[in-house]
Amino acid sequence: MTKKPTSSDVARHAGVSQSAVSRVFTPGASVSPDMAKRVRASADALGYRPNALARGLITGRSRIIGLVVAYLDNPFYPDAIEKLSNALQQQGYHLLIFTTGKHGIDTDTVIQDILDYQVDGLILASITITADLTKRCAEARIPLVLFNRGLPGSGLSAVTSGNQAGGRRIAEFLLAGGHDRIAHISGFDGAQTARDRLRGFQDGLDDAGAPLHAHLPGKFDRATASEAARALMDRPDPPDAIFVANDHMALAVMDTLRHDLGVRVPDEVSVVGYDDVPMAAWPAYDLTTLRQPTRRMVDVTVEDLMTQIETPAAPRRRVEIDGPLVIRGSARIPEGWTS
Amino acid sequence: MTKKPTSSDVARHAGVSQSAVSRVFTPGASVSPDMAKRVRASADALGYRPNALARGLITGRSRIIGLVVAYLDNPFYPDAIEKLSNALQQQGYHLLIFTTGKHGIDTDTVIQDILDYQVDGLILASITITADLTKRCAEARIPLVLFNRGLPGSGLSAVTSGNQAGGRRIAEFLLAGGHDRIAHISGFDGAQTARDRLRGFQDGLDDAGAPLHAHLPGKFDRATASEAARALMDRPDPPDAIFVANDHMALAVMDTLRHDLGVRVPDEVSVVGYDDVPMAAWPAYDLTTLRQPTRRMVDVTVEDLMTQIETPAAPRRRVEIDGPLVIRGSARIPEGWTS
DNA sequence: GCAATGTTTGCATAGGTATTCAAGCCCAAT
DNA sequence: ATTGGGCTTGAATACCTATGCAAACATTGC
Repeated sequence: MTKKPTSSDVARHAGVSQSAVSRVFTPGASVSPDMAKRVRASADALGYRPNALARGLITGRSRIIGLVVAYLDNPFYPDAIEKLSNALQQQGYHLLIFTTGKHGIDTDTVIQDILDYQVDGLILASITITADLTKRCAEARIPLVLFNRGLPGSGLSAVTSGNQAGGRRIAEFLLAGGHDRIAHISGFDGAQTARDRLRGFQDGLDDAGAPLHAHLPGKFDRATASEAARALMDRPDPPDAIFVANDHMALAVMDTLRHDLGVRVPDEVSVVGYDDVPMAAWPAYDLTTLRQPTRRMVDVTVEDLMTQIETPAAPRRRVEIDGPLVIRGSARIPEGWTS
Repeated sequence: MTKKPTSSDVARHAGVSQSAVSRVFTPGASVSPDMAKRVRASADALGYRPNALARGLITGRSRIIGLVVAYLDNPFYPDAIEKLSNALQQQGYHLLIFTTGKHGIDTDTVIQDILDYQVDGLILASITITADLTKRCAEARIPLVLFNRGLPGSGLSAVTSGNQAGGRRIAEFLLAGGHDRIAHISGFDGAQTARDRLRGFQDGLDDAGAPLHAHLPGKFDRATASEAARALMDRPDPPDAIFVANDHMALAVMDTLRHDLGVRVPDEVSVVGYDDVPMAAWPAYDLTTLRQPTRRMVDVTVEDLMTQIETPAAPRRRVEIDGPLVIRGSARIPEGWTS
């Protein structure tokens, strides 16, 4: 017996019909306790387990969720993926992973590949999708959730943190700290997440009548962020505070400031990040940052996916979850702000 | 037309048989150029794509590789996963991810779940498998590769770096640096990888007639490693060098030494890690470490998986790939060792 | 004891594709 | 002109499971 046993094998062994075996392994089907016991005994004896592919083919439910992610450098994503995977496993779903590579090429091709697997849903993280693909997904009636990215006007479900509110909070914090040359190193211009953080930050400054001293793009990338930091400090009027659009870049900026340029943080320049990745709490950085509530973002993502799968007509939701400002030592702390 | 089109739909539209459509989408099948053109035209018109589930059901090849991983905290794994995913996509395979959670519970159950999906292969990373499961996989003739873990005597394919050689190299390096109270913070005792690193390290010391000054387990975990570092420094005769079994822990040890205990690195204590994760190169740590050649480990893993899939009778291989010692600033550098 | 429910079971079929087999075609060689 | 061989093609079947339907059975109430 070298082949995997099938439900018919079990049926023969137990002296019942194949349907009976199927029903025993289908929750909620009608089977007598006696039958269940006999079938399970035979199944165990033969080492039978239902074939998920065949099951998916006939039910139209593969219980697979596709996850598309560009890069895993930014420690925010491994953390999120681990939580996503755990939450989905709890519901009997599993993650099929697709990476687009840094070059950002062919993300459309990749999504095509995913659809071939008849995934029950799709999660896009740190990925921008084309309008064309969006349409195809809608036509295929495949639930789609953007994670940590928004696409306003697309009518897609998206879950993010309160990026605008967060940006504004950081502006208020830096202003309260008495900074008057506040700069920003932003993310990738094509990402709504990055635009929202900048927008909120800008609004916060505007409300206080303070200017944004300087603004350079960081592309969500360590090298570019370091570059930007150097450029900022090279100016005749270097900033006294920098809000960096995510922690991954903020850590690079701190490294560059301290070890490359010999600038003291926070004494000469305050640095604030966004995400609160695990490393932000490490004493070598002790980074003040706005926490993304990953756990809750994940829960909402999974929940939304499940309701979309349950009721395909369910409305798409755009959920923002505000996170707290985590005050540590990388930025001057205003009076009374000891969060 | 709300349902996904099938090969029969395309066949009807093109006025040919379903078999013809199938052949057009099966590489290496016999089709005339004329037929291929007509079918592709119809397929594009209808938006047809082959159903991977149905295809997998009949061919017995799902083109899915299961990946089981315990945790993603250690940045070595996200990096490896990204590379694995890319390499596999190149071959037309994709990763189905399973996380066992930190509690290490039910890794057997999880693997059972995977097998239901008829995966063509299995990669276990940072995971120890029970003998029972090993047998089941062998019976199911499912290719299995241990990544960054070995299981001597199991007859399983495993790819690791040269852990013993690496441990020995580090011993030689520390001895050459004139250290005479050399300690070790090890990984998890159940992991062969950890045992090999210790073994090589011990051998290296023995050969020079030097003692292992102290040895505490770190469980591949930041908290435990910090604990261990504190315990070591608390002794009446604290070490002047610590080899930590991986970078993830080594960074925690450095943090604890510097910020918690006020110990200067490397002036008072040298620290050496293992892996060369991206963060080891960051100036805040500048960690001397033994590099695991991830790229090549991944390539070998994928290659071995492919040959096992191709020829199930292929012998299992135990591959070790030596990596270089990357000399940075966290440990005293002996004369002439500037790598 | 009988009709009327309610529960369990088996039969047959569907779901979308790959592949064997035989039939059909075309062209070259004799 | 005929035979042979090489390509293409279509019909039929298999892969493994879930489920609608009808038959068989057990249960209840009178």
